Amino acid sequence: MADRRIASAWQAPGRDEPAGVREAWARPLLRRLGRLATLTAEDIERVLALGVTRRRWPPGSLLPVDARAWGPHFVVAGWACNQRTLRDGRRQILDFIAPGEGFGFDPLSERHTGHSVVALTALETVAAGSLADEGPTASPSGLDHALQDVWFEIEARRQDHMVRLGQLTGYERVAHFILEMQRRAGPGADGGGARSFPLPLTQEVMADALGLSVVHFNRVLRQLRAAGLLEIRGGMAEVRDPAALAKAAVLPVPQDPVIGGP
Amino acid sequence: MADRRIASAWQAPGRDEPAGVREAWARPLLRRLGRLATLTAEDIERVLALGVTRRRWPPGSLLPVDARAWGPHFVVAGWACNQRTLRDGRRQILDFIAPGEGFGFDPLSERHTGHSVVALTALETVAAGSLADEGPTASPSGLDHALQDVWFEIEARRQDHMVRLGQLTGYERVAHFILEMQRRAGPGADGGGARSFPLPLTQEVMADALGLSVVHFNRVLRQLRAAGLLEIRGGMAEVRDPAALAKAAVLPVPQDPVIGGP
DNA sequence: CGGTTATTTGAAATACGTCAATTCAAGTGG
DNA sequence: CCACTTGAATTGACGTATTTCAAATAACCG
Repeated sequence: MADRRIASAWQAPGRDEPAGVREAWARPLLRRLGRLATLTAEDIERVLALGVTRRRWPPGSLLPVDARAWGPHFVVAGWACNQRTLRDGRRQILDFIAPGEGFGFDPLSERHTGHSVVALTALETVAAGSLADEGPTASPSGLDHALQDVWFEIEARRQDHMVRLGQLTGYERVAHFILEMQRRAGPGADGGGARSFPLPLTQEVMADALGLSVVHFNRVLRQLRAAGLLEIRGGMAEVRDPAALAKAAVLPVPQDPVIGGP
Repeated sequence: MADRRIASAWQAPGRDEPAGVREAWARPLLRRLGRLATLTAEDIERVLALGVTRRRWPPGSLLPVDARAWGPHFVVAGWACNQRTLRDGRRQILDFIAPGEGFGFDPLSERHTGHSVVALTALETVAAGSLADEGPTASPSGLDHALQDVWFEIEARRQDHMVRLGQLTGYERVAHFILEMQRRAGPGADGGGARSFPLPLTQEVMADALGLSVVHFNRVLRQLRAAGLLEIRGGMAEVRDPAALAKAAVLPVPQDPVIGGP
């Protein structure tokens, strides 16, 4: 459903594959974890061991996510999202899950809230249970640190998302969102955010995440394109003017704790 | 600043105080935890032991919240909120912290995100570290279960908030918000949500939480009042028509996991 | 009582949503 | 290779929700 025009982009092999790893499915995951900490050979083994739980899902699948029964997972290929559905059909996408990212680490779900995890493209997952269950080790390895950081990132992103939805205009929202996606896509050749990166999401999906109608999202996109800030075509996003885009995204201001306010 | 007209309401003594507890400050906290699980005498002792860390904050204080340095806390009196501030002064309130509720359990903060915890009224806190640090006990007590549930609640509320901000109209948002606050205020005399409960928040603060301008929030409030759904005056909220209010709040729809979507 | 802060209201501007139609890209079967 | 289908992207016209600016009350506090 959501993967006609855009099916090829995200499958394109990256250039900076972790060397020496035969298992192709593990590469996006290892790349992402490796960005957060240095992984030991043993860490890599622990990740590769997850392969036995690998599972495929067609696009549109609703993944079963009772936190207690199913536990944490990683997406190793394709994109998914957390979402909540309302009676009248409206839905809010809470966050996206890109290849190499995880879901089910937090106590979301609970059937009655309308929450669900949905496959936005063809999907492959592995269970992360065997990593998370081990809990804080006596001597935390790089992998443990990476998992902790993943957790922090998810939390920070959720805050970002609330700020977007509550305070930013449509124009600002899209700019802010694209910058987040660029950061998530990983560093480019120059070390900074990649100028161009895969974004295999339909406008409808992105609009549902940003709390905008598809029509309005499209119009905002046109504005941003006309202003030369970015380009989205064929499942790829291209940041054309990073500085202007960051300015449009109205980033938060740092704040020192002060005893006794104004 | 935010506590002129509304300073008296939240201080009013509740009727259903936990009996046999001399320490007045601990009552709201014990009441809330007691709603989630049955506390043993030992559990109550563990909570009372937190009293040594009790601390007061004037309204408007920015509380220091570097997750690692300061750790989790409970608010034992007054109201606070988590918020993010933007460069141009806009702020998004991420969630409220009522008497007996906690903050700092999650890895929020990180100075550069603009996140902060703010005292909305005069505030009293205790450090929860000694409870949380003990980690999962061999035989988890009622208190441990309660802490787990607190965690779940916070997560679920954050989802609710995103749905409000992203999908609901102003009218729906306010209705949805009031119902959440009613639930948080605890059961009334009849066991259901209390018809009337303390809500010592200014319209400006609530508007900042709901992503609405104060002016519009006020107008929506007028509509809801005119429709006979609710009343807010002098730091108290009164739900006049629970059924109609729930209908206006467009609650989420339950969803069974389905392998292979439509 | 005077000063301050919250609430309330009006009028005008604008951002955003809805409805409806068209274009475009990609696949499918002949 | 070309009609034909389908889902996504795009655009126009119009209505409505929400914001902004400005001002007037109303509640609280010392």
